[in-house]
Amino acid sequence: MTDSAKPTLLVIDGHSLAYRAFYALPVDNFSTKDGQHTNGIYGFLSMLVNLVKAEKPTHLAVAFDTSRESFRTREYTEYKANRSESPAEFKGQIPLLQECLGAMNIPVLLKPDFEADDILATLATQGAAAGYNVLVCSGDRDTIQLVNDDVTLLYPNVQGVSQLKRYDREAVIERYGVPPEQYPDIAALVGETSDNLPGVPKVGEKTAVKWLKQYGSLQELIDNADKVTGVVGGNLREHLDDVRRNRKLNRLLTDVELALGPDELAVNPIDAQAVREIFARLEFRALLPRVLEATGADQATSDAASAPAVAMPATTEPTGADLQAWLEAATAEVGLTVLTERGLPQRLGLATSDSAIEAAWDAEASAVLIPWLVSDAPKIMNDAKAQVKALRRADVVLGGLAFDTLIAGWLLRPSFPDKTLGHLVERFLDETLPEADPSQLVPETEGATPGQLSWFTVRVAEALRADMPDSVTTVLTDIEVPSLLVLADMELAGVAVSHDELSAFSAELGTRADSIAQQAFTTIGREVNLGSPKQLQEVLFEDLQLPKTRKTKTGYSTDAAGLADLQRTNPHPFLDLLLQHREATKLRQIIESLDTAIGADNRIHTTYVQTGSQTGRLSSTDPNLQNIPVRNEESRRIRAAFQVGNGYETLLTADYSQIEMRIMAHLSEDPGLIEAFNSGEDLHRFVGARVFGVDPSEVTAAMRTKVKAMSYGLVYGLSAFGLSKQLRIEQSEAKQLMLEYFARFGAVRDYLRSSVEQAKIDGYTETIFGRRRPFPDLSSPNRVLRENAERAALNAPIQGSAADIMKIALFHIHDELRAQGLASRVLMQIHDELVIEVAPGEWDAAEQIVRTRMGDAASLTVPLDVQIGRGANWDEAAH
DNA sequence: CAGCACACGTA
DNA sequence: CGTACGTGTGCTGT
Repeated sequence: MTDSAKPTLLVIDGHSLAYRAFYALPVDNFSTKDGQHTNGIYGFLSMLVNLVKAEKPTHLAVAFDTSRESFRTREYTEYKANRSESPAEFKGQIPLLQECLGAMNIPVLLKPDFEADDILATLATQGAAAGYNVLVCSGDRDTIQLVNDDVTLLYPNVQGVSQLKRYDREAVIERYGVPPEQYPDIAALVGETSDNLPGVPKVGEKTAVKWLKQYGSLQELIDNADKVTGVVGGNLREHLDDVRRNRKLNRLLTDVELALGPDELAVNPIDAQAVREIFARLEFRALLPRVLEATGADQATSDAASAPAVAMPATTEPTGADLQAWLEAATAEVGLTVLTERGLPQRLGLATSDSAIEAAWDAEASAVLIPWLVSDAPKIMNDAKAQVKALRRADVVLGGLAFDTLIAGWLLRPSFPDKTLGHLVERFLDETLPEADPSQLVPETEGATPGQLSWFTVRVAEALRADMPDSVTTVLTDIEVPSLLVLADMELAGVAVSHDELSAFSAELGTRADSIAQQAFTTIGREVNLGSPKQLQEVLFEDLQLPKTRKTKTGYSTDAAGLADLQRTNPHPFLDLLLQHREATKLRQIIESLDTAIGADNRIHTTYVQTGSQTGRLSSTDPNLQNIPVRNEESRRIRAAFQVGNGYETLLTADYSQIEMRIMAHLSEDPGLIEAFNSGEDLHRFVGARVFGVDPSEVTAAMRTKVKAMSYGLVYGLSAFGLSKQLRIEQSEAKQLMLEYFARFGAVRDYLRSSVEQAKIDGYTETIFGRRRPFPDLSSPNRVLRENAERAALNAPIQGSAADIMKIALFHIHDELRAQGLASRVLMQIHDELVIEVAPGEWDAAEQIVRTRMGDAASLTVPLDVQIGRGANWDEAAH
């Protein structure tokens, strides 16, 4: 009988329940795009949510085995020895499940040398003694012995974990015919095949119960074994040692020393943000709301919002001399928030760690604020770029920017999805930023004022600084913040794009696409949506009976590479028309998106997302100007529509040639590669000559293609398999090519190997300038995850160093153009290329600045080569 | 209507 | 079974 006034302690055997879930749910339906299986985790958490909702435990813990070894295996080496290795698909799931539980603030209990059931037994015993209703949830029958008036067992039925059967004292007696404390006696007699504990031959549950009833206890039975009649009696006498051993081993320990006792297992609010993150990683979606609901986290967050851990200062609104006085008193860094309206400043919030003020952006206040804003007085902002732009539109050039919390958070953890100050407040302060509910006309909770936002920003910065290694702080101060100010200018400047040229091209492509579609329909005798992979699969693999291509999640691939392969082996007019249609519609789509992005000033203003990559690169959105087609003649018409703007003379493009291979040469110190770059010879020709043992003049186009693919592939962690596929050569030939390559450029291989090894030790990689990227998966037991992490870790220092170098060059160029009073300006950055708009008469000066600043942005053991082009449009300016 | 899968553009 | 991105389309599930 449960007493509702008592607290409820729920203790769960994590391993056994997750294992049950693993077999109950189809493994194929539960895996991430990285190949991590998640069915056991999902099933366990799903069961847990149901359990929490139904039982409403006040105290909760999950216990795990630490390994297969325990005091039992030492006592009896055969114990569980028949258990086969758990499937590879299951193994990696336990650590991830423990991570989930961590995020949910549910204690995970482990004790080396003991099994999870011993932990459950100990907690159940302590809990019952301390006045709890105890619920034990386990898939191991041995836990039946724990049931008593205070302890109930929840046992999964054969179907899996969705149904749990409740065993209280009565239910055990009904099912097994003996009280719970006698169940181990039955088990000892019968034996437990799954634990490799043989019992008495021919004795099953029925006989065991009969004997126990007859003799009263196992001890009595053993003492009177000679009185037991029949064949089974003989068997019993022969196996008495087994029975004694079984009974010894199946007794659960109730006095394991644990780090936490029942009273310390009180249910805590979950870390909603952490749960979101890990669920995102595991690609769980439906589960999140269920978890939040069951744990009351959706409620908890709004409660926390009204009660931050540290009291917010009230925001005052000083004016005139008072405002002046506040600014003069704030000698330390000041948090700054510029509230904007349609891209212009509206209100400003300023704060130190104990004071917050705000001011409307009007003539009176700005007269006092502008000198402070443009001064070197140090300022801390969150996601400063948009605010810097707003100020600049008001002709205020912000000075003294010392710290950007959003960028700092990203530098510390580039993989985290933090996008707002609210996220940072949760993660780094463990508090909740008050936010008005936008769905309510009159929100119940008030959002933070700009002054309070600045106050939070200052405090988040303080927390971030404490976590930031020096090298990361240097990257923030010396690379990211200066870049931010330049990116703001670039976005404001935009790039002139001709609507007329784009729309003419778009119309042409539209007509062409329609005509191609009609022809394609004729060849197959029906009309389908050529943009639908699903319908295309029907046409290709059912109607036309073409051989199957690469498998995808939903069927077979219809991508360009696959279609080209099909065309080679099974030529069909439809295939070629489809490819042409794809090309025309894709181009048209890119053109349309660019066209709609052209502003009233005839220019496109992209947004560079400074925190948009894990490596340090920028990304570009709305629209993305970093993926404008270039690889074929026709598509370059799009680039031709990017033109020099009014008041300017020409476009200058500048790009680093082979910057990643140069960084590879620098980092690996490979003498051959260094010589290649110092020789002035074409890189791939030089490498080809070495690899194939010929004179550079004898390197054929085919040889050059091969070493080029090899060189680039190295930077990405390419395998012989991948190389053979890329070059359409035999895997053996690819392997041979790699061997020859490394025979000549061995230091490259050594560097790549050692850099991954170092990353495994450190847990992160580092660029030349100290930018870090953590790689927790390098130590994952899951091979797919681990090998993916290894390739990414191999690439990160190279791609990241290139990104660092380009950012340094970018702001050096910008700053020097300004310093020399030139009007020429940087418009675009495409990873290793810059596009600059040159004002009349400034070509020579601008070219000089660009060449010099890109060339000396970093001092490597090989020179940084810069290619410059000039033209009235982007296509012409390409060299 | 949101989110997924696919396909494809760039460095 | 090669890294890093963003976007548009079709389609499915809420």
